[in-house]
Amino acid sequence: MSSISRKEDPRITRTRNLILESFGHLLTKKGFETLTIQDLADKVQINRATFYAHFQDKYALLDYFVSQLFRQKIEARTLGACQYSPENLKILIFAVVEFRSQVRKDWAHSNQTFEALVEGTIKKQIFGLFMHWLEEVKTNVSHEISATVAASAIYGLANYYSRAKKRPALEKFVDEAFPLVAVIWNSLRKHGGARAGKDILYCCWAEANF
Amino acid sequence: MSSISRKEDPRITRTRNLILESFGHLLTKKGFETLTIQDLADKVQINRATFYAHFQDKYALLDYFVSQLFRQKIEARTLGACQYSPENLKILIFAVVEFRSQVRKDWAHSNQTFEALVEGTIKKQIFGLFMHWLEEVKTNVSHEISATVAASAIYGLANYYSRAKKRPALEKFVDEAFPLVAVIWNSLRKHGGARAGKDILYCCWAEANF
DNA sequence: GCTCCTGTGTTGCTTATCCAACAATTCCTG
DNA sequence: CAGGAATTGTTGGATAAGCAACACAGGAGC
Repeated sequence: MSSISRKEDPRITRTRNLILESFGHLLTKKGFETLTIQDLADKVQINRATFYAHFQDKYALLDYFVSQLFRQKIEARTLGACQYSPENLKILIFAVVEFRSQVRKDWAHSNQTFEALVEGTIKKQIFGLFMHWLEEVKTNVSHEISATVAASAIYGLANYYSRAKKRPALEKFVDEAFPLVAVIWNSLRKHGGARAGKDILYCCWAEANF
Repeated sequence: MSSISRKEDPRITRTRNLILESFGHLLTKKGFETLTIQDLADKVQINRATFYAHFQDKYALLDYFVSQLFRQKIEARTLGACQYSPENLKILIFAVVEFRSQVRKDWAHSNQTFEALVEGTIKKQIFGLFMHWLEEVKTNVSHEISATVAASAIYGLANYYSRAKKRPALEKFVDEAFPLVAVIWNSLRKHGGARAGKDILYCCWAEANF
């Protein structure tokens, strides 16, 4: 919520970026479970205590890492678009499906609990984005419920696709699935509200929460 | 001389390495003269004051940078050999000639004073290596004079080669020039001394002086 | 049970880096 | 040539990162 944050101490961003970078490497090499904070600190060449100054634990780091990855994926495609539109919804679905498949491919060491963690993080992100889209819209059901349904539906699709034996092209799959999600949105939307300050709002979603 | 230095604070080595890396890039992009400490600090993403905590000024940095580059070139070829041998002398000449040519090629922004600075640094390095080779050897002339002559001779060769209109292959040139330098060495050497601890001595040359 | 061992968080103190401000040059331009 | 702008080094006080030490929790082996 601290939207007007004075610029960060460069030491902080540097260290955090180094942590993220090394974490990504270790994730593909060793897997999340066997990865140790000391391993990470060694690779980053920081003190273990410094890690704890940035993240509460492994799990907080994973959450942040996955969130960043996902947001980058979204932002690279939406180019600053900030409110709901059919295109943006399609882009969102596309991103989630692609992301889910990449997780299966890149992080081969995944296990049950790891995937659950990733799932939770991504759903939180989708939830957050939907909440933002709904911010100035009146609906006949609670925003939170709507966003929860949407997040589950989209992630479910992604999960299905990533497991499927014979997969159609990603674009084809998304085109086919899109109407099923769009209809949810359309059903809960009663009438649109003001659109003022949309770019600022989008930035809030993209940059807030850590 | 502080041979047994306890391990360095990781922040120091990290910062110094980042400085060296960015300096290398800026050197090829902007050239030494027009390059500003602020430019460098921006690129490295450190505070300007931090730079001055590491180096006295631009010139000290250049000296250190060139020294490091040159030493790496030598060490990559001598593989830990630490005292004089004809092969090592030939390697040294080769390295200097190659280095000098690379300077002309990579740092196109070079000017008179810049090249003089580089020349000084490299000569200092050759001088230091010769002094080390001579450490346990008795000669009929002062070590410093011998080392100075050798440094000038070798750098002169390198300068000549890098300017030459039509250059023979580097190996050919070095083979041709080598005896002219070797004869200097042979003339000043009266009789070899003890060879004990040679590896340690070599390390001193390679890692001392900053 | 017990001990050994590895990994986790935390803490107090030290040190490197940050930052804003400063005076002193040097550079540029009218 | 004057005077504004940019660059250079330097300083004091604030803050992030380093380090060693600690207590604690689980697991492995006996």
